[in-house]
Formats: sequence, structure tokens, C-alpha cells
Amino acid sequence: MFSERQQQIIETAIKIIAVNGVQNFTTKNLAREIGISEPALYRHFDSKLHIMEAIIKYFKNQMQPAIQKLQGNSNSVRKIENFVLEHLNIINQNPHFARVIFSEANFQFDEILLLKMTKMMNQSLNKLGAIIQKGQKDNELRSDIASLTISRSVIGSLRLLITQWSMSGMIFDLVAEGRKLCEDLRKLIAEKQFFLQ
Amino acid sequence: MFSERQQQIIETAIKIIAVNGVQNFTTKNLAREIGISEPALYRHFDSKLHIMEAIIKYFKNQMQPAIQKLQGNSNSVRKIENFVLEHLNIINQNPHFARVIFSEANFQFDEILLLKMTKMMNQSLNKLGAIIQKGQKDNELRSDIASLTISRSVIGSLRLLITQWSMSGMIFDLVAEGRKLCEDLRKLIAEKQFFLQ
DNA sequence: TCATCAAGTTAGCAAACACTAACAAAGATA
DNA sequence: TATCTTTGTTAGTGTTTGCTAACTTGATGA
Repeated sequence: MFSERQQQIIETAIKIIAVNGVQNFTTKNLAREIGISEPALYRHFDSKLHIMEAIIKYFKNQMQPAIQKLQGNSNSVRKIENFVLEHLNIINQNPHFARVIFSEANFQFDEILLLKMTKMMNQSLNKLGAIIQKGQKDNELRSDIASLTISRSVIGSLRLLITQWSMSGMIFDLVAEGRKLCEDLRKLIAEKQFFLQ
Repeated sequence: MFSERQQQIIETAIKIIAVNGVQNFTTKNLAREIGISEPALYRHFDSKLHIMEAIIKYFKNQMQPAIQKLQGNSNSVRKIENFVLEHLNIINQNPHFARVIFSEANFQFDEILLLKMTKMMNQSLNKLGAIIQKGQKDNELRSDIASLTISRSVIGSLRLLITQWSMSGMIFDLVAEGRKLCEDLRKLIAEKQFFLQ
């Protein structure tokens, strides 16, 4: 998909955006950080915009394992749990992701780019929504609250946890804290027979 | 605090960032949108950075009513509810806020600016956290889950709802949807005697 | 009446921006 | 061996950036 050099460019771009913001993501900074000249970048990408497009594709690939946790034939509660934990796992291994992937603002300067970002976010949200509805049908999840509220609570608290971890300078153990969150979320949204699973 | 012209500059800046992203927030665009010349901006602010600082101060003032809902002598559940609803109310009246205030990325290019943003966010988070702990002590809120999980669920789902509303082009009724969210959240986090309040 | 002053204007600055032209070197292929 | 392709280089393009200098204008007040 991407050559080694292209991957290096993408990863360095993500790092720059995460640490210094989109406004400091310039071809000059990017080239210097990698250790090549500016025009060399254009041997691997047509333009700066194409690099940003590649970042989104790169995310899609990296986050795939998390979404796959929503498939399979285990129960809904377990699926949601694995979905959340895999998210945290991936972010933990790619700490720079957090400040880029959950900040649509970084891509807001270009309509098409923003559309691709929101599309990606909505896809995983819809898949989670379907699992939650099935879980409610199967009496695994509480049915006295809207499925939308459940997915908003799950994704919302997940995103907030990641944001807080990132903004704090990653001073706490994301995965450990995530496991606690998962346990509590299960208590909140699961029917009682699933509390102790 | 701010002169009329200053307010106009701040509000227009917010609008530009919300609609076209920080990257398109230039002195040229700002001046054109207002209908004055570029140098005229510098009669009211020392620099572009000072305008961004002013945006944060402006937010602080506008969001104050929401935080004040956490004070007073009603019960914790009601306080949290009013806090959430007032947030939605303010955002509903200032639709451009959503994409700026909840996107730390917009201020990431400058360390001091980012610090001020996170400080502001943490202040309201801490105040909410205190109310939640008190609510648990008073047996108004569930005590079998961590207070941090409750505040993350409340703030997380609130922020996600606002983000979704903003990204959808504000096609649904934010306040109505927020009221439903509030009801469901109360069912999730309140002890039973507070379900029907 | 006339100096003061706030708040606008036009013209233009140096630096930074994304990107290109032209050339060089090294490895693969014929 | 000779040529082509890939991937790098240096030098430089026109445009945009945030911001300044110098001038104007209309209201205020001693």
C-alpha cells in the first residue's frame, strides 16, 4: 500500500500535527524532521494535501483491528468491551494518534478531507450502534434507555479518556484506566446477569 | 471588557475557525469578513495571537452560566442536569462555538494558548467531579462505580452529542436531543429514588 | 477655533509558504 | 557496457503571511 518512505512521511506528519498542531505542519518542518530535502517529499506524494489524505487512510488501516472486535459470535457486552480495549491498545501503541484522529478540526480546512474523517468516524459509530441494538433485543443490555445514549456514553467516555490521557502528557496508564472504565460501563449498561462476566 | 469592535472581531474569528478551520483563519480573511482593512485590526488587538487569547476569554465568559448551575442548594442530580442543559442552551445560541471550544487542536500551535484551554476545561471538569462525589455520599448517585466514570460519561456523551450535532450540519434539535440524553443519563447514574424527579 | 485623538485608509515589507526546474548519483536492466 | 529508473540534491519560483509606516478623517473638548 505505502512504501517505507511513504510510511515514514505519514508517521512523521502525524507526529508533527500531534505535538505542534496543524499550523506547524509545513513541508519544511516535515522534511527537516525526516532528514531529507523538501523537494524529496514530492517524489513520494503529489502534494501536501495528498499526505493528509494518506494520514486518514493510514488511520483506517491501523484502527481496523478495533472495529473487527465488533464481529464474531460472542455476546454483545463482550464485543463492546473488546472494541473499547482494542481502541485503547492501539492508541497506547501509537500515542500521537490521539491528538490527530479525535480532532476533526485538523482536517477542517478542506471539505473533502473533513468528509472522509467524519465518514470514518460514523462507520465505527454505526457498527457499534447495531451491536448495541442487538444487545438490547437479546436482553444483554438495558432497554429502558435509548441505544443512542448507550453508544454516546461508551464512545464519549472513551474519547474523553483518551483526550485526558493525551492532554495530561500520558502520565497515567491508559490501558489500566480503560479496563476500569470498561468494568464500570458494563455495570451501567448491561443487564444484571452480565455484571460478573 | 471588550469594545464592540473587539467583540465583532472575536465573533468573526470564531466563525471563520468554525467554518473553515484554523488554517484559513488569516488576518486577511478576518478583515474581509468584517469589512475593514487589515491594518485596522491592529488598532484593536496587538497581534493575531492576542485575538486567539481573546477568543478563550470570550468563551470563559459565555460558558460561565453553565458552570454556575453547579452551585446552589438543589440536589446533585438536578445540578448535573442543569449543567448539561445550560451547556446545550449556550451552544445552541452560539452554534459556531461547538467546533472551536471542543477542539483543543485549534490552539495546539501555541503552548501557552493550549495550556489556557486545558485549564478552562479542567476547571469545569473538577467542579462537576466534586458535585458527583457529593452526590454519591448523599446516596443520590450510584456508588458502585467510580466518580470519574460518571463524570466521563456525562461530559463525554455531552461533548459527543454536540460534536455530532455540529458535524451533521445542525440538522437535529440539539436541546430536545439533549433533554432525552439527560433523562437517560439520570437513569444510568442516579439511585432509584431520583429516577422520577 | 483649533489641537487632539481614536480609528480608519493605501502601499509595502521581510519572512514563510507550497511547489518546480535542473541536475546528480546509484542500482537495475538490456 | 550503456541506458533507464528511482530518489535524492541545490537553487529558485510566485504567492501568501502577519504586520508596519505614513497619511486621512471625523468627532471631542479646552
